[in-house]
Amino acid sequence: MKASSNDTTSGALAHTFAERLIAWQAEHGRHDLPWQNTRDAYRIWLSEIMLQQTQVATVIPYYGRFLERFPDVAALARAPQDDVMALWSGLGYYSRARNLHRCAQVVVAEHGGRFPADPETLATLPGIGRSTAAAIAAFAYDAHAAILDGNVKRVLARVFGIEGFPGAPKVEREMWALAESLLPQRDLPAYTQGMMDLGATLCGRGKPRCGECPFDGDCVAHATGRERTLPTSKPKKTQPERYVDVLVIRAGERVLFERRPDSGIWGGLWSLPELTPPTDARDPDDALLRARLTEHAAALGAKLGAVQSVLPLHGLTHVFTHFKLHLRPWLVTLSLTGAPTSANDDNHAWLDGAGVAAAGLPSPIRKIADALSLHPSGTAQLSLPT
DNA sequence: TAGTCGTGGTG
DNA sequence: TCACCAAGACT
Repeated sequence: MKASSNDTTSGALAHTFAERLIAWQAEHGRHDLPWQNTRDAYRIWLSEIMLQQTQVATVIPYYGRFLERFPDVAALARAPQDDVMALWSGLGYYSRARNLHRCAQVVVAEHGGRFPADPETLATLPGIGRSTAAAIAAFAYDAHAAILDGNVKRVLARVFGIEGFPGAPKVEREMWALAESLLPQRDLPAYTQGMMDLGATLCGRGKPRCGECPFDGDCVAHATGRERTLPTSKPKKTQPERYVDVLVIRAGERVLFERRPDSGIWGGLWSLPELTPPTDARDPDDALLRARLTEHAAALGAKLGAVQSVLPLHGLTHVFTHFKLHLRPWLVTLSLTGAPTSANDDNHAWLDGAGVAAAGLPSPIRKIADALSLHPSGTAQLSLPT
């Protein structure tokens, strides 16, 4: 499959592509990231999962904390899911953490604690797709397998002048075929790292530094002035907005948290109780809304006391990839009739400041919790404006 | 196949 | 301020 309108140029370039990329990587690529300079498939796997749709600078501190707590696949496999989720808290895409945990258990139970060496078997494991499997196999075992992540798609689209949104199945198939045709026979780790490095540094989304690029003279995008328009961007749609009322039910120094179901947004994380079904009322003084809030809070806090007051707190908006979420928190104060307790069922927990710090919370919920200034002991203060 | 799933950086 | 998107996988 020819990618360029100029077959002669494309063919000559394809012939030397890998060799030039490997030479460039040795001289100008990255060699000191925390997950480099190891052949330990566990460490490589962990980094590849964390790096899915996540930038290097974001991953680095999480990676260090994770390895310290779970130094090998057996330690991860026997850990409680809550511990894994807590260490992943803030990193996003939480199904990655659940799949990571499951994958560790499968590797221990069905592969003797050792990650398989061939990409086809790796890709059957939870959370490992075709590209991640190739990366693990190449870095840990020198496998002859192609990756196709955002970096590679950008480099291929520009260098070979490939038109069309790379997320479209037709374009993606074309890119997989091209990526595999370009593979060298040796130096797979350096080649694979080179594709990532080139896409992440010189050939970044914003301002590509074409003057320093090893393919400067052959790049279709550069030759035709299309560095800025390739790869073709995703067709855009108007994103829906959702409004959610959440309850900050407070008993002394503790606040009630609720575990979210495994599937759906923030799956498996601890969050604040939501008013369900969502209301259409936008007016904080809406009588029916107030009544529903009070009723919901009373049911959840019944063992501790009666609802004393319900006050609106400062709302916040969180933007996801596919919708915009408006969070409206309500502070519910209980007049204590029962003894203060941390007694939990599986899906509810009364947490103080220390409990909140240790729990796996989504970022916007953590913002709300932090603004409450809860303390393990002593006087609780409210700093979140109304 | 098209939606779903987080958070933070960047121009 | 806002659109765009990053070492993608799953359903």
